Amino acid sequence: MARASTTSDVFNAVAEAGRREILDVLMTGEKTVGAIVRDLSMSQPQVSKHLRVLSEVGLVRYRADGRYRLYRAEPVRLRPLHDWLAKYEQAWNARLDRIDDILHELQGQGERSDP
Amino acid sequence: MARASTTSDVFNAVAEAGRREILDVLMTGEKTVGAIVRDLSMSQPQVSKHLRVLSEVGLVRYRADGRYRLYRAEPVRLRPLHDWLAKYEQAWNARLDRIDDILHELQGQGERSDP
DNA sequence: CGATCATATACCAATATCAGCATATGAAAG
DNA sequence: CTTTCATATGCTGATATTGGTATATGATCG
Repeated sequence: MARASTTSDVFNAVAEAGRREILDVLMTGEKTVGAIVRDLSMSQPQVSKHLRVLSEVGLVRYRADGRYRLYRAEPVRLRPLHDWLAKYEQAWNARLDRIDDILHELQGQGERSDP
Repeated sequence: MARASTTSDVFNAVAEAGRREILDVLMTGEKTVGAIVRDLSMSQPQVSKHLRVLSEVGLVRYRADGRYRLYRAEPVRLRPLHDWLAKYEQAWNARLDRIDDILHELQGQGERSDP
């Protein structure tokens, strides 16, 4: 037997650098397939195929707009990865770092509003 | 070309369920190869090969003890994954969830949640 | 309708991966 | 030194994956 199918497995879907790049690009908002092709340096079929894989594990969705397809990332679907990772974060230095992060976030919230 | 080599890439190393299970087992402490074989239901060569992959990306280390090899996890090497993921956590509901987590950790240290 | 643009899919060749089995290495015990 | 235990490695067959090229689908425009 070979490796478990990339489909239906977020871990495998994200294991490919190209697909991670696509997700990164989509974090700036909805993008056309052509826009992704231009942003990264990948062929159009390549991008379409990667989008298919990402779509099958729910990491991206699209809405049709005329002959365009606007893809967007669905970051919440990364949760399985996050959850698995959480066990290990705790093992290295999770507690201190997270409290530190939260403190920054809490006290940074009030400063946000004034320009 | 096929997929980028599993070696030298933490994302790919962790994409395999079997290797994740091995890491999970190793989180309980140092383990012998044979102990891992017994804990999971994998053949000894399989375990050895997975350990090799994990070792090549630094996710495990071992020390020799007689004819045994005691492997241990090196969770800090998961950091690239964590860092990449951090961008997305922020995008979904990081703020609320993490504050919630911290609150539970801070005030509920001896308690448990009632269903 | 026919032409054109945006995207998806089919097919291909090269290669990597996985699991299983057999075997090699290496240490320790008799 | 020979056997035995623990682990690693080599080889193989089946399959999956990737990127490329060509083509199909589908919508818009003239």
